[in-house]
Amino acid sequence: MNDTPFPPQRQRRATIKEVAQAAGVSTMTVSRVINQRPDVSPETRQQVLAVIQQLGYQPNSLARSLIQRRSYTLGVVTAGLKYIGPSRTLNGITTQAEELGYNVLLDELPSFNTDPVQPILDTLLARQVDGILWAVPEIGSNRQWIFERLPDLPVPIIFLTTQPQEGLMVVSMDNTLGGYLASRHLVEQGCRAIGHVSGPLDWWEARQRKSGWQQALSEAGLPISETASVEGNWSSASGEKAFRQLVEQYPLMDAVFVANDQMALGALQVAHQAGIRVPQDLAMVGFDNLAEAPYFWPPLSTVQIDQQELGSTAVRALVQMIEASQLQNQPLPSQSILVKPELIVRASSLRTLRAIDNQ
Amino acid sequence: MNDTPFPPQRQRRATIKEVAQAAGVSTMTVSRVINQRPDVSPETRQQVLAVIQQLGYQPNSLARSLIQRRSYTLGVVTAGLKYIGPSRTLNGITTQAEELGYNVLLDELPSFNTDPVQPILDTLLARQVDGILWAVPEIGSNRQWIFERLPDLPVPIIFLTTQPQEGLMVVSMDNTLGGYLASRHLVEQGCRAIGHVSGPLDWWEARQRKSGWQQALSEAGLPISETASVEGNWSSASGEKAFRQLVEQYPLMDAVFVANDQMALGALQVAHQAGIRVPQDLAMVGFDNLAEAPYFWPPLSTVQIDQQELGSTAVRALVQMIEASQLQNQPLPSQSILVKPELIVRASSLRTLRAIDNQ
DNA sequence: CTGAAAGCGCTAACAC
DNA sequence: GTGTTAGCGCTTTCAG
Repeated sequence: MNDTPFPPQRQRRATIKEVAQAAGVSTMTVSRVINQRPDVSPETRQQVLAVIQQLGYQPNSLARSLIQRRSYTLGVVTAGLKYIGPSRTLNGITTQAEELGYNVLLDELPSFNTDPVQPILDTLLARQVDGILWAVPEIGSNRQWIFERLPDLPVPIIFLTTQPQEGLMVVSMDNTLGGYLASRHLVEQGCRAIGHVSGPLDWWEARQRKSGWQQALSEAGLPISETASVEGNWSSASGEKAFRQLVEQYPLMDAVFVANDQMALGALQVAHQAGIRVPQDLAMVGFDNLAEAPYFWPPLSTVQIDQQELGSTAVRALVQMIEASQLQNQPLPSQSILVKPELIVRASSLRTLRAIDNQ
Repeated sequence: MNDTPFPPQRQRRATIKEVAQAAGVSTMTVSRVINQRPDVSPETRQQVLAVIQQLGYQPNSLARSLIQRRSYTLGVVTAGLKYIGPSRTLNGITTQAEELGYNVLLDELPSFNTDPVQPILDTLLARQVDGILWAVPEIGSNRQWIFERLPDLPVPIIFLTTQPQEGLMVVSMDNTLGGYLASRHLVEQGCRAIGHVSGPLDWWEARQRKSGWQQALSEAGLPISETASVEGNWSSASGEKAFRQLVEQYPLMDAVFVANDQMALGALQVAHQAGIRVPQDLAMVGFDNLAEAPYFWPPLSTVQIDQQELGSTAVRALVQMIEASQLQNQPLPSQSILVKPELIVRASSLRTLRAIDNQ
């Protein structure tokens, strides 16, 4: 027991009524002042502002939202925040939302595959969010609910990392392009037997990346054998296991496109242990451009995806939809946005033995 | 232009009044039903529930919070979500909040050092959050505002990653212990010249980790020279640079405690290039236990900190404070919680050449 | 330029 | 069990 009471005596929040009384005006006048309306005389305004200052008055957003039917709040649904990808996206979301004057009500699903989503949507809607940002990757059938629920949603909703489709507003990374860029680069390095460690194929993104790999091989006239790819689950452990299997079942392999950097790290470790020199014996390209990738050994070539940009783009689009729908105008047509990835070349894929780029 | 209008015609949200009319009862009865009060006849309840179902009625939380003076919302302030640490903590926060029936209003500071914080607090308070969770690490003077603002905060607040102090509710990791465990382990491995790559020393956590290192050396009777430590900024690039400098200014060094795994990764790369064998020539321990750490080369010994646990502990404590203060009871005394870290030993610090632990 | 009245959607407090 | 009245804190509408 200590004698300092904690928490300290709570201050009651002042109301607009109290401000009005203290300033000797009506609540309407105070309201005009806090809303920066022009139709208040300078003296009255000063007077009111002084009282507000003195009382530490802060308008109650709840009451405001209630009457204005506008909460300036975005409902953001995410999953897997313990991984760096989703959190980088969230970073872009919060930053952009803040800039546009919106608050973020965050909901993290317990798993990527959470079902049903009904209660989550309901909670968000009950809180009167102005729009919803669904930032959970498309996996298996976790988009099934959309066509059931979408028609009667009272607010705009936008989907991240989703197969673009009619009637849906989607912002996604062009994963196919990413897989293609990585694999074409390997072709250009003179590799002719290019394997693939894919992500879990119930993930839409994993399928896209794999299809980019297939495209690049086809284009180069290289055969795509069944044994040239193995499925992982994004983790380094799975990358280790998958790569080990790949080496075994595809002994001719002289390059590999690994669907994310974490799995590539696992693969690199197998290579070390097995005495496979990277890139001399085997060239490797990853995906994601983790902050750590330049410091892998050797530094890892990879595909850069700007997840923050993805998040902020989605927020901008959502806010546009919200504002359009508030104006009673014809709402925006559905329109998908595909963000382009970029190839980053480092030592792990350079067959021509040049000085290793450490940065 | 396509002819499917998007978004589809918005459904107006039904109100309690409409439900009441449709069910032929008063709004009060509907209110009783949705609040699961016992004093409604079974028939009436059924009747009302049917109408609710049919109309897809969802009570408006804003209106509810307004009258109940309770929003069941936690204001969470964070920073640096693009880094894995803060997002793992956030993961723990959202999960625990959900479980306890609270929503999360998220605010990410543009930088760790953002100042002033006044507007952020005001926004949260305007939205009538029931409590605030300040999940920004203590850096430089970014806690200065506390004693100015704390006394008149109308809701409980809890601080993460903060120097425990009288009058403040704090949940932190025991960083000193972590640094101590790492360094003592190196001593036990027979190392006698143990260097340190610290984090930026304006971070409280960095100072704590360094002081743990000092403690372990003192305890072992080893001298702590000025040249035995260099400051980094948490990034791999800074780790590379700092370690390079350390090797130069402290040539006798046979072990190093690096204040996080990312910097350790940079240091490992320098070691590779310089032909310093880890752990034979130099033992290394990191801090954080990144998911990637077991796949570094060699696998990195490190200090595990459970950041999710940190977040969920803070939420539990905050909700307790909220509930205590609602009961008009004597509020809880300030009381700090220190979460313990754990040493994880892998190949990078094992001088006795055993089989390398790849898992 | 300022204020009075009404009401956003809901529930506390009381009646019956 | 159920309804009535009042009001949470604010803004809309309209009057002056």
